Amino acid sequence: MTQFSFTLDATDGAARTGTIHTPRGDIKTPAFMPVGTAGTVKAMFPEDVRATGADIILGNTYHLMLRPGAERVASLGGLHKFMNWQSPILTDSGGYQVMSLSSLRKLTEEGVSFASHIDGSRHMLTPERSIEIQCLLGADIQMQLDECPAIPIEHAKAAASMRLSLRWAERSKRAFEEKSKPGQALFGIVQGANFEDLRRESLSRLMEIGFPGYSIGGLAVGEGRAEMFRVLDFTTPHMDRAKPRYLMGVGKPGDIVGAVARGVDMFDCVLPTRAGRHGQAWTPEGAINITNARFAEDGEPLDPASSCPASRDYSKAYLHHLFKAGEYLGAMLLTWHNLHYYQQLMAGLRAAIKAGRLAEFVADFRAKTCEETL
RNA sequence: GGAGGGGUGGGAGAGUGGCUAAUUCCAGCAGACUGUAAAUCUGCCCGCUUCGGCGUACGGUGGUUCGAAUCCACCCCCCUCCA
Repeated sequence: MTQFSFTLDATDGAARTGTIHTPRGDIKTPAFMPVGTAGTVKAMFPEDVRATGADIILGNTYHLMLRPGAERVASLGGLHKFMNWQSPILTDSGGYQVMSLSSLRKLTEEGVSFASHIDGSRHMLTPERSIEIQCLLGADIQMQLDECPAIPIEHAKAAASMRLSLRWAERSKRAFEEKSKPGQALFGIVQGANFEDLRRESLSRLMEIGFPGYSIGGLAVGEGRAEMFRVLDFTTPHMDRAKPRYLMGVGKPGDIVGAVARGVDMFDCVLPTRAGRHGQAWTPEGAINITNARFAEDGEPLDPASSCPASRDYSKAYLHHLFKAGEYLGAMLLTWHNLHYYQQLMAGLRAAIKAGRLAEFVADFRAKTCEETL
């Protein structure tokens, strides 16, 4: 059986391109992972997600534990079979919900107790239970439970939070060693808000514990792009060269381009799917809102040269109409288009790194989209 | 011809003397969304504006009143029923 491993194929400055090998298939990096929180990449068929170029998608421990329940998914053959996605799946631990559902949870050393956002019932998520659930789901790449605090945050609070996440990292690893199957991987998560000393402490302690990959958590939580890049600048250079680096929850295309240039290998974000459902489309020239009146009579598709049917075969006027009429197909097509755009961006980044032309690629991206990536 | 009901901002529809440039919904215009409580949320939506206001406004005209979308008179129009 293929073990989990990472091979680095080429570098260009700090940027890298490589391959993550898993028993369920390879993941080309830099990789973008569409988010499928509740066992579905919303508004998409799994085969279409695959066809956009996605090697791996995300699932979520918290959501699936509440509904339909991890044990039920396990008894039905695991998440891959349940949702008809045979490629790798990465699951978040529920750590993000510690922040996003902060009004519904209680945090202790032991773990997080949630009042379900669905029915109010109480659920305890400990590092051990989070790993158990991720194993029941059958996730190929699993995340330690962590606390993801928003920025700005005081140094003392960020330090205490980061150290709690470190203790949870150790507990997660012990539980993972007990419950996981060969070929699965557990990533540790670097925290420490936007403080260099805390990020360094978090990273070096995680590397002592030892993980097959490292996530950078707690970014894109209110600090802004420039500050996020500043944190990456003093974090990625100290990360293990031989292990994949995953910037969690990021981001906009410009965020991804800038982070790849700083040595990040993996990304996930709800933006292409959520914004797609909300009428926003990314094009090579930047983001547009298809509901704008100026598209009402625009007979051109989003990208006539695209290999994606959603981008190529439907006019902006038609997409505009679908959104104005509240038709489901509008959300489906824009989600499809956005995911394809993101995957094309990743493919472009990989090719540029391999060719040693990342700087040109970034300059071209900036010129076309007017997005800041430095 | 008679009896009743009704005419409010693009539409629907609240409001029956000052707290009303007028609740709310829809339509319209724009913005946001970053490990998904999101097919969601926010703002604008009579005209002008130096964004503090100013001017007009609740079918029409005239009146009562310090003050009227709200009360009175007449006129116009619409709906229902009876002839």
